Amino acid sequence: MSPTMNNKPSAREHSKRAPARRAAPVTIEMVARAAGVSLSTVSRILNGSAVVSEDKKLAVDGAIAKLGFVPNPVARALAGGRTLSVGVVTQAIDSPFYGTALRGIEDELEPAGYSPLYVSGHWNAQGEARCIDVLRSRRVDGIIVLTGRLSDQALKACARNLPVVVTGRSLKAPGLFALDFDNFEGGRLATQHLTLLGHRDIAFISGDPAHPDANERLRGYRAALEDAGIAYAPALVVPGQYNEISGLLAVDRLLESRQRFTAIFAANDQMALGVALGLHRRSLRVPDDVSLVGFDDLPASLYTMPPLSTVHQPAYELGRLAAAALLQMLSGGKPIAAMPAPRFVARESSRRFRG
Amino acid sequence: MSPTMNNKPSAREHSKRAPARRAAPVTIEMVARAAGVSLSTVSRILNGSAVVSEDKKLAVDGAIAKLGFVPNPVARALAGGRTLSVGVVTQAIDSPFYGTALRGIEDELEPAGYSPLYVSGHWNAQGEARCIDVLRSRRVDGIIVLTGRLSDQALKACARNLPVVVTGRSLKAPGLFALDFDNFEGGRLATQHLTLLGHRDIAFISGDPAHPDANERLRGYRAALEDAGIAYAPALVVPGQYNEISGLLAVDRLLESRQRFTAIFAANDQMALGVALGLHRRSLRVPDDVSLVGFDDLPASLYTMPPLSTVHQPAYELGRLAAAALLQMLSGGKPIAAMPAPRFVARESSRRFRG
DNA sequence: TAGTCCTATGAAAGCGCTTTCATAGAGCCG
DNA sequence: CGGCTCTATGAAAGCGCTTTCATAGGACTA
Repeated sequence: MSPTMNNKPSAREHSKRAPARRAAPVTIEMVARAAGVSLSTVSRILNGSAVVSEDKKLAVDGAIAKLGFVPNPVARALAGGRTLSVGVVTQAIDSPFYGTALRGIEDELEPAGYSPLYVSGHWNAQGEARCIDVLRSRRVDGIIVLTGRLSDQALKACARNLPVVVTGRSLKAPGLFALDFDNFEGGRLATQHLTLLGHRDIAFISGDPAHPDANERLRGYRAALEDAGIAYAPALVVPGQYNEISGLLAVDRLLESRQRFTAIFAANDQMALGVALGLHRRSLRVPDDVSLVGFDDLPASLYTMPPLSTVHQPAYELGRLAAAALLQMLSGGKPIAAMPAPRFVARESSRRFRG
Repeated sequence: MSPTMNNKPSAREHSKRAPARRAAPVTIEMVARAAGVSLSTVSRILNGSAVVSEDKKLAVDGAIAKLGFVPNPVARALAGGRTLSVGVVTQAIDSPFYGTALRGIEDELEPAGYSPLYVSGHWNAQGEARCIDVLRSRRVDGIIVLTGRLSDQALKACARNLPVVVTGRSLKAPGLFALDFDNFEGGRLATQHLTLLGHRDIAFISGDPAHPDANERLRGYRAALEDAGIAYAPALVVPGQYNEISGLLAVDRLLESRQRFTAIFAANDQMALGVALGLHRRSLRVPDDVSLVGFDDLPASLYTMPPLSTVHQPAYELGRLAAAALLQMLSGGKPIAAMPAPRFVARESSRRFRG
């Protein structure tokens, strides 16, 4: 029997739920008495931490069911040192990209009896450091950091105390597992898509350079240009901040610079949205006048106008993999997961260049 | 001094953080010894639960700072019966609407030293019931239910044990506070906007009828029609499910029914997105051929093409208010918050009808 | 100044569980 | 069949904190 199987109270709690009783102070001691065994025996059965004779086990299981006993996780945590909860440091809980990842984490953790505790770093290292403090003070069993700004240094330090899974960077350290998406390849694919369509003047709206992702995507862009024999033009690269408004602003800058371009690669879908609006404001049509590609493949990108060509990033999978990896570390194993390779999804926002 | 002010460990923890020490088993006992007082005195100072002489207080504060002591919430919860965490039942953590509300909750809870514990009900009453079980087993101090499908009955039962704040319905019960948005008025405003623009054939894509919201919005639609002296045409009302794809499908149905319409009111923005795409597929332009309005005012609705006219629903405020109300109940008060009135935001997806 | 009533403080008893540690029996060997 | 090692079980000691409960003094009153 899996060691976590006993941590799922729901079934039992449901069974004896009819009379909507007031609070449920059923303790392990009451179970022990009802079953005619000692407290320790009940605990052992609960945790499968030692061999117990079949008849006692039966008696205890019966008592548990009859009383509707649910172990108190708080007491468990205090005595056992494990809280069965994992901390998740995210940047903004309402971000379309991270939200999906959180759902993946949740779905993976739930069957194992673990609960996620989300805290938002608000895009700055200081906020994240505070998050980690909160999580540690709450005694989480492990931490997942979704693409943070914390220094590698700080993460490694944290991993000395607690298993840590971090996404969005590759890093090796004891107690630390990194799950990285190939942003370089993603950037390359997106750009290549445009060059194959015959575009040669391709603007790039980059993400926040404080993000390692952003730089990788830029590198991919440059690599694809080089492959196509196109000279890199710094004037075609405009910085953005990974949000809609910065995409809009970037288009304005681009247009004002009088640089010629027939396609735009925005380093994420949110900025691509802003770009689309910015072009619309200037009466430029996507894809007729300008081809547009994004990065992330947000759920909403299927429904933009026109539907956005973009690099699919498996946010949900990312969450699941991160959680699964942490779970493995928690049970003493070495995680081996790896992210799937980037994949480009061509939709209607890009089309062949008609000189 | 507020009783919660002591629950914010960050400042102290940071101060003594340099050597990245391994785990931090600083207990209240060590503090007591260092300050030359008893354990109980330290606890009293920590909680402000009794008068303590000034000099001892100073000594203890000093010791706390020097040792970098952070109270262990797990032990606190076990001994004190309060976990300083509140459960939040949401439908889907990655929903654009609820995500924003969650951020509001988080922002309100954090300064009070409380942490949210999110669980997703996945749009069904059974899932939500399980969520509540999980939360109760985790011993949360209170629960916020964001627009659930749980029966009023079940909620009231839950409120007998734990303070509960529920949004999206009005309901009175001891230990229960409901925070309702005026969906009727919102629906009315959106429709009225269209009638004032001269539209008389206005289709309505309704939300999931299992949602009380959905029915209220429909009622608002009908009321506005009546005000404008327009007969209600059932054939112009098409059911949706509050997601993008159902909006797209609804447009198809509408078009196939050969019913004449010059404007569409979608009961939420996500469906409006689908509607926009559906119209585009049939080569109908928004707003030139069809005016479109939504409901919710998602952050992304500012960047749809064209920017969507919609009923602003203060999701962030909703979260904050719900959390604030719960906090008030937790400290023994009676919450008095109320949602702001609906407000229509006219953008570019709707325009005057040109017969 | 003796007697009374507070007030600040400390000792100790939990909170509900996990985990040694010790111990009766059971099973084995020579 | 005595002495040995195991095995299942129970007793008890925590985990780190809150909260009675009891008690020295100190501030009063008479």
